[in-house]
Amino acid sequence: MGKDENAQCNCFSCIVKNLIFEHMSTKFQEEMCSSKKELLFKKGDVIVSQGQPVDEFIYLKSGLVKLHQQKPFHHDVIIFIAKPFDFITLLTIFSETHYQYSITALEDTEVCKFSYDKLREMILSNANFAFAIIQRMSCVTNKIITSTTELNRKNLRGRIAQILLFFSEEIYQNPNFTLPITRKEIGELIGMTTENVIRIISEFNKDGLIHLDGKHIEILESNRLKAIAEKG
Amino acid sequence: MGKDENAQCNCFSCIVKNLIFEHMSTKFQEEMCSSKKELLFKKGDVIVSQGQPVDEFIYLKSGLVKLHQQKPFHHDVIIFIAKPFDFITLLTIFSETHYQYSITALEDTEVCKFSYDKLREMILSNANFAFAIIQRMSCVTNKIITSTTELNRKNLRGRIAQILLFFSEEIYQNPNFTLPITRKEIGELIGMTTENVIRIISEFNKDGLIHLDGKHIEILESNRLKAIAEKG
DNA sequence: CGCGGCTTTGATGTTCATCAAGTAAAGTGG
DNA sequence: CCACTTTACTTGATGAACATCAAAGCCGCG
Repeated sequence: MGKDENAQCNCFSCIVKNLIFEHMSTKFQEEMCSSKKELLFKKGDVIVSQGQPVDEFIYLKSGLVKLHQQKPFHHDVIIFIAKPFDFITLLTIFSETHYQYSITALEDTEVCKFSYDKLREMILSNANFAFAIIQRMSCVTNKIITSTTELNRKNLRGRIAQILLFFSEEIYQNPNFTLPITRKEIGELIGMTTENVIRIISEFNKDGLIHLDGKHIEILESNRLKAIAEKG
Repeated sequence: MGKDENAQCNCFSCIVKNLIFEHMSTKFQEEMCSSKKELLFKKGDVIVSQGQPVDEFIYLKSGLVKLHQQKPFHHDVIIFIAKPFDFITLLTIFSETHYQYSITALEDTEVCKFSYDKLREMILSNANFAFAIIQRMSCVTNKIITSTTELNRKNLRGRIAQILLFFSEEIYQNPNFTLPITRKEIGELIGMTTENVIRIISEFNKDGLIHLDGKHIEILESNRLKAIAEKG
């Protein structure tokens, strides 16, 4: 194919953006690259399904995904939204045999995969890598835990304010953005009904905090929004 | 003092109970033991304070503690309850410079401490240890995340049922136990007001699901309680 | 003995979910 | 490309779940 070298090159430039690999030897990076599989998913595609065995380590190269969980008698819950350079299976790969959640693409998404055995081997043969994984896990889980405990103490207005700021600041770094999820999914993410999501968002629109046009949102008064998120 | 050898001996017998150290060399175990500090805390003592710098790895040898967080404008939230052999600082030691929560003893408690630098050194020099830490972190964080997402979808009766089963099954392994926390703290743990905690617990008592006597609780009908926790 | 925190119960009010019904948008098959 | 179906969005009315407020008894502790 002649494309192999090219792929490796792409992989290198992708990987170097990622802190974990910053201090790894090039030999080590090549070893990782050569054992990886690259896959494309369209918006809406299911990347992993709840209940399936966990046997791969997955890295999000581009796009946006949601981790979500379904339970009998209950509607879906979105655990969190992952963005490029997140290791989206880090939550379970070391502790569970089967996925307790599904991962679904919210936008067109590229991922890289390694086998669990390969990952384990790399950890056991490279303590720096192991330490980097530990730090990465700690960050991810910490973020999930603090954000969910914070959401739970807020009232509905505070939650909506929080989630709008999240998309604006953490995902798009722009006060102007297009929501990648439906109103229903916002409800699943912050624990409220679709109707109330809609009600409160359009309330914010009327109050001049945001400008609303379908899925497009512009944050006009981020300070007032932050105050609502804080006090909520 | 002549007690040093004794202490090391205790430490060994304590440590071997812990899966992490199962496959470590005795030399390695001795190295860890010799650098540890052992401390005692009385019920109610604060073991670490929110806002303080994170510089130690703490292991819970005996007793029971709560990890809890306070925020301006909001009441306390209990993040989780740790039991013996838990690594109670694992949540933040690798990702934060300062504690985002406090740890307080719920019963008389013994802990062991290492410096962060020592821990880091041990990880970098022993890949098996690193891997064990990774697995341990994964288990702890997974448990916290799944239990909080599950609690959040339940109604108040479901939450109370859940928490009673938690103490009975996970903490005391006995249908007969004495609550280590106040009604107010139960509210902080499962996100509801003290008054409603009381109301629902005594409702369960009247309905014959449990037998209640102050802080002493006996679970009479665990199956019905489980059904309430499930469907809640 | 008296003070403060814990517990309990009842009354009231607010927030939020549920239900209902209708419009807009987006995908589907002929 | 148009009828058709489905899914998303929106608004209002109602009721249930839960928080808040108030008052009083209990218990441990200085």
